[in-house]
Amino acid sequence: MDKHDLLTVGAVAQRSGFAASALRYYEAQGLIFADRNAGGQRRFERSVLRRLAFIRAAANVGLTLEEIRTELDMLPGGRTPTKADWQRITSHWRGRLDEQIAALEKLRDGLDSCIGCGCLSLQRCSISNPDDRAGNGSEAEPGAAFLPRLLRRPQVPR
Amino acid sequence: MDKHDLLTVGAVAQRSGFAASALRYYEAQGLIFADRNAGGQRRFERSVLRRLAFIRAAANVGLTLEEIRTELDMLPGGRTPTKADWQRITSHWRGRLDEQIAALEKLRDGLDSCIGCGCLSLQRCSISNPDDRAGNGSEAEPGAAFLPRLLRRPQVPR
DNA sequence: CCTTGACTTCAAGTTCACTTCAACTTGAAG
DNA sequence: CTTCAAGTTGAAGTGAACTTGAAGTCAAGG
Repeated sequence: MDKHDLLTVGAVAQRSGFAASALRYYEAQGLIFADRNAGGQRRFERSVLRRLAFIRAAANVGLTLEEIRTELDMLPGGRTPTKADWQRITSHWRGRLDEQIAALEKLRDGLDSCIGCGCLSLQRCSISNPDDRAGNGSEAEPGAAFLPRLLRRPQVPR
Repeated sequence: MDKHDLLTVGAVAQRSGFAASALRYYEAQGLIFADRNAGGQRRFERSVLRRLAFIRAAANVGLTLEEIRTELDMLPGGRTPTKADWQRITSHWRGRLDEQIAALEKLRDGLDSCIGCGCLSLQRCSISNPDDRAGNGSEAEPGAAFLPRLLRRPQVPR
C-alpha cells in the first residue's frame, strides 16, 4: 500500500498546518512542486514538508514569498538544503532578526523613558520619532516619514 | 494674523510627516478631527499633531488603525492624553513589545542552535515550529498553525 | 452503481492602510 | 481679474498573501 509514499493536498495541509488553498497558491507561485496522478490530482513527495517548514521559518523571519522563492531557487536542482546552504541562508536571517529586535528594543526603551512624561512631542518623543529626525517647522526633509522601515513593513509603501 | 492658529492639511502633512491623503483618510476613519473654514477646507487645531504622534507611536508598536481608534476613543472628550492615560496605554504597549521581542529572540536563538544541523524538521526544529507544538502524524490539533501570531500579523487571517 | 467527500481550475473577493485619479473649487499673489 | 498652487469629493486602484465560490471531476466505501 505504498506508492513511493505520496501525499494528497489534504494530507500535506494537515501535516504542515497550511491551508490546502495556501498549498495550491504556493505551487502556483513556484515555491513548492507536486506530481499529478492519473486523475490530475496533486501528489506531493514527503520532502515538501521540509520545504514548507523552510517557508514557514522564512516567513517568520519576515521574508516575503518572493524573497523566499528566490532563496529556494538558489538551491541547485530544487534539492533540500544542505548544511552549507542552511548556514548561508540563516546567517542572512540572523542579521535581519537582530535588526528587528534592536528596533523593537529601541521603541520599548523609548517607551520606558517616556512613561509619565506625557510629552509625546513630534520632535522630541523617542516613541513617535525613534530616529530623532527633525521635523520642526522650518525645513526638515520634506514629507519625511519617521517610521523605522523594518517594523510594520506591510505599511508605508510611499 | 492669527486665527486661533489653525493649520491646513498641507501644513499638518509637512509637520507630521504623514501624507495629506493619509490625514484625510484618518479623518474619515475618525482618528482625527478638523474644523472647516468658510470655503469647506479643513482647518486643524495644533493638538492634532500630538494626536498624530500618538497614532504613529501606536502604529510602530503594531496596533491596527482600528485598535488605535478604540484607544483614542477611550480618552474622554477626545482630549489629548494626560499623564495617567499615557501610563495606562503605554503599559499595555510595553507588554506587546516585550512579547514581540521575546518571540523574535526565540526565533533567533533557535536559529543559532540550528545552524549546521540541517534538520529543519517540522516537528523538532525550533525555527519552523517555535512553539514546539506536536504535528506528528497521529493526532495533533487539526490544522494547527505553528506561527507565532504576534509576528507577521498582516499574514494569516484564517 | 451510488453516494460522499476530497479534489480540480479559474476568477473574483478579502483585508489593511493608504494612494491615485478625475473633476472641480478655493485662496493668495501679482 | 487672472493665475495657479493647494484644497475638495467620491470612487477606484494598490500589493501581499491568501481565501472563497462556482462548476465540475475523482476516489473509496457500501
